[in-house]
Amino acid sequence: MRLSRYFLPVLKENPAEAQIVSHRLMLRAGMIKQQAAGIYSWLPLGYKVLRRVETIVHEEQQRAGHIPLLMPTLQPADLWRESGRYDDYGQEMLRIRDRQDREMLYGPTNEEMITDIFRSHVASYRDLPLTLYHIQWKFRDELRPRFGVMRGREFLMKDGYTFDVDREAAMHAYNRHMVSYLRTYERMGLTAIPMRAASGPIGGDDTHEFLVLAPTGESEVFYDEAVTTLRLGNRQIDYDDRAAVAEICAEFTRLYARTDETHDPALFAAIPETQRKVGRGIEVGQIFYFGTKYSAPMGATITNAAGERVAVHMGSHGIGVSRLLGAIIEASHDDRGIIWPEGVTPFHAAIVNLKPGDAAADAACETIYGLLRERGLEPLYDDRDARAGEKFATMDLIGLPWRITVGPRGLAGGKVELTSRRTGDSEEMSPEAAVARVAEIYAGS
RNA sequence: CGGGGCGUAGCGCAGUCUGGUAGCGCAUCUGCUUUGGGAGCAGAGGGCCGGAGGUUCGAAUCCUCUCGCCCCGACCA
Repeated sequence: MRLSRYFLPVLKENPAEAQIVSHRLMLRAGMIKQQAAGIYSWLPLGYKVLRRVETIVHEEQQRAGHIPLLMPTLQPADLWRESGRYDDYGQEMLRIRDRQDREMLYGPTNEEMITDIFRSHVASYRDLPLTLYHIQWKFRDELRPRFGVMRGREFLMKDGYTFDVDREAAMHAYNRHMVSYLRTYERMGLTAIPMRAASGPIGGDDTHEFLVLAPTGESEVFYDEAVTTLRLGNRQIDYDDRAAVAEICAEFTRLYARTDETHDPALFAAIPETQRKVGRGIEVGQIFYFGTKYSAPMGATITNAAGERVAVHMGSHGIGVSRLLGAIIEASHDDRGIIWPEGVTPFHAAIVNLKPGDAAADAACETIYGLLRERGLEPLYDDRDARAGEKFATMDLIGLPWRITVGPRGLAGGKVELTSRRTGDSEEMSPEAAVARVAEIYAGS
């Protein structure tokens, strides 16, 4: 993409309404525009990152064997009367009447609807296990939306629903989600720690939240520092191997890590003092096993191997997709702007032409631009007639991890400059070498 | 929902107390100069001061109502 033809409305000054850094940076980098309290338009740059995050979530869900579908945003109230949640959910649920005066709602979640789909089409244990998920916009009419997309009213969420014949099978589904989530967050450059959580209004017997450590997090967290060093890396995972999946979960939940809701001071005190940490975290996902909470009242039953009709065991598992953008920025920025992890960056590299109009600079930029695209990478080429300082400041703000700087001075010696946004380190090399280096960096991700 | 605050040009703000018909910086446009970290000079355009009603000769300014947004708390993915 050539910046001269893109739509990137960056702001030089901080918008007055944004308090926390991710909100400020998303507004300043031209990623979002607020349309009402807690409701945002996603401008091209923000939309691009949102799609990258969404794609990673899709890929990891399907890698774990989960099946995508798409349910509507608007739901009939009657479905929610069956589970009893129409009255329980309270003012957070946005209730709407259509022109026929039918009661509808903008879905805050989809347990009822997925249970309805399941009971309509599945009757036998032979069709289990089954995990269906979708990535869809939700609405929760928060009393006080804040922190930009981290606590909006409208938000994009991946929610997955597991159907199993018994508790043991359902726990495997739970574990499978935990591992797939760990992998999802790692690909986004995040360290998200699973913490035992309280169940909340969705209900559940067993539940973990995934928290990204950040000083601006909404929850207070208590953890053993060693938990922050755990990584899945690129190990092979067989998602059908119950024992192997359970072992990975054990590895990641063995160490103490809890939110203030479930914190146990006695257990915490048993951790060596130097490793005992108290901090704050942003919740970016949650997994629940809730058994027959919805299947029993809604009649989602199957016939088991013994010929008995039993309510199916369910779980629901969510990732806050739009919220993740805020969390990633909270975890990865500096005073000049965002620093995108390679896995989610909107463009793979910046090309900064320091002197548009200079034949050599223009030609070198075009060459680099073409070569990167041939390698399947998306560069953002700043071909504007602007000063160097402004170009650098813009690229720093929008946070592309790699920048190739092209100017007559370097080109006199046949060199361009490759700069890491994260470290600030620069190296001079030929245009071809810079392209090869960038391609190599992304080859793994 | 309790408490606090703010709506004036695209953005950030002053002006409101003490009424007299709107200003600054950035951005935008034009010209010249400049050109490796958000340039300089000169000029130009852009606002029924969130909305409605009221008081007044006269309202951004005072009064009433209303809408929107932000912050702290409670609540929440």
